[in-house]
Amino acid sequence: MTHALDDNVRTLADRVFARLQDDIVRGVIAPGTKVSETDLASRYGVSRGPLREALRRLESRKLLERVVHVGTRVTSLSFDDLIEIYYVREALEGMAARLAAENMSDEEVRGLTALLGQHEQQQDLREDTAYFQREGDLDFHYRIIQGSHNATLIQMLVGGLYHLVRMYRYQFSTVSNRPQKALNEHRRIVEAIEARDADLAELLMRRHISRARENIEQQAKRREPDAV
Amino acid sequence: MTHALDDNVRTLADRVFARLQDDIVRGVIAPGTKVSETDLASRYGVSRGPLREALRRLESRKLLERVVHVGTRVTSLSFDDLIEIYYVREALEGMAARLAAENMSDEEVRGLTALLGQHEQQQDLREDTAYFQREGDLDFHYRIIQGSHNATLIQMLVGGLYHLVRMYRYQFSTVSNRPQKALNEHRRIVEAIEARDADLAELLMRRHISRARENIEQQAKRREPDAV
DNA sequence: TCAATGATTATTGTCGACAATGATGCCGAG
DNA sequence: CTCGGCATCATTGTCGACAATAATCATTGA
Repeated sequence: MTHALDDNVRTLADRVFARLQDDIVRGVIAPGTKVSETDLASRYGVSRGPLREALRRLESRKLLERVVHVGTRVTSLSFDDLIEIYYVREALEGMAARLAAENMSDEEVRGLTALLGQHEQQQDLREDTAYFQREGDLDFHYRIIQGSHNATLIQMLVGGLYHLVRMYRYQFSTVSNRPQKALNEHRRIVEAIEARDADLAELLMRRHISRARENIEQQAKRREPDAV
Repeated sequence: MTHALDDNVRTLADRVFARLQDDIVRGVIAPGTKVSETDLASRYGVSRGPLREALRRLESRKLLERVVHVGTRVTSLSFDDLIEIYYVREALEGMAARLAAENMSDEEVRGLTALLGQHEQQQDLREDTAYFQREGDLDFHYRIIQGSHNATLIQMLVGGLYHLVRMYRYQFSTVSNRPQKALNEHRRIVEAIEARDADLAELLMRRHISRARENIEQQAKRREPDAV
């Protein structure tokens, strides 16, 4: 949503950072892949200098794992990692919902309501479409995070965790198996924000994410009933 | 607490990163200072290559601000920034306390209790020592964060936010004006963790941090009564 | 005297080459 | 046939130099 045509503005390191991040998140470069600096450099048409700076930044975002003198490989999220992330999301997005209820402008609230209306229509039309739950769900959460008006919080979620969540979704082609329930929960969260009920907004958001986590845990258990 | 004698192990970029971060956090390089790459390179005895990688990492940790083709300067935290951070701390450390109550081993809990006992003794002996509240308080919180056993959460707090908080404390030589109250709150949090009461532990930790934030806000208001 | 414009200069961005480290595969001994 | 040591190789880490950009300062005109 950012790097549209400003590709000629920023520095080379910034551009290769953005492109590489996108390729990693979308799975163009498979998780676990060992990436060579020289390969990437020629692939993106830059020298190794800017590339290494980009790698360092992706590393601090946990999208890459580096071992000195050995190499860099694309992060491969385990189930445990994802569960950890969901606990953090629960805390941060709960706070985001609280702050959104307090700080969102009336216009922002209207926009949020409109977005939800779109989702409900799409939901009616095509019951189990993957694309809705893949990006639409994130759009909803993204809106509320922005509504917190807390730059630090936004940075941590949008700049940090969400790339990992998206990467995971691409990796396992994950689609929610409870879209209708999730949408209902979205609706109630919006209602709480509209009512400027910060406590309730936080509570509902935390429940929402907590249930998503439990859902993931159960799916994992179902797939591997003999797991430790 | 980490980089003790491993200075000869890791790479140059890693070392200059650690040293630079320390110098920034401790205020050796004053906030707002514009830093020159060539100066820093000669100062730390490295080339500009590794130095730039370190700068990029410090930048993503919000300790440096970079403007392309212009330069890099040390982050200068505003009051608003600090308040934002405290909201995030409230969310994350509340979750950390919850998880600590669930996941800490009995031995870890004993260690936490012992640490609190030390603090109470120090508190009795020298009522208003700055050093206690500066590092002792962070040690306490640090312990609980570790007790969450959630690597993502630990990374975000210890690897991210805490450097900013420490930097702010050095910047304004901040000392809590409510050490006794804070210590009592610490005591009650530990009791909740000992009782494995996750709900209560989270509630008390959130209150604790929330009160610290309110305290900061009131101090700011007292200093600048005409502020907007 | 002040403001605008141009040249100068210092700083950042980028690159290619060299050094150092770890991995790979070969060879020989047991 | 297997295992261990050694040499070769590829890859990463580091460096110095060159190019590009923006800030600074001087100069000139009003």
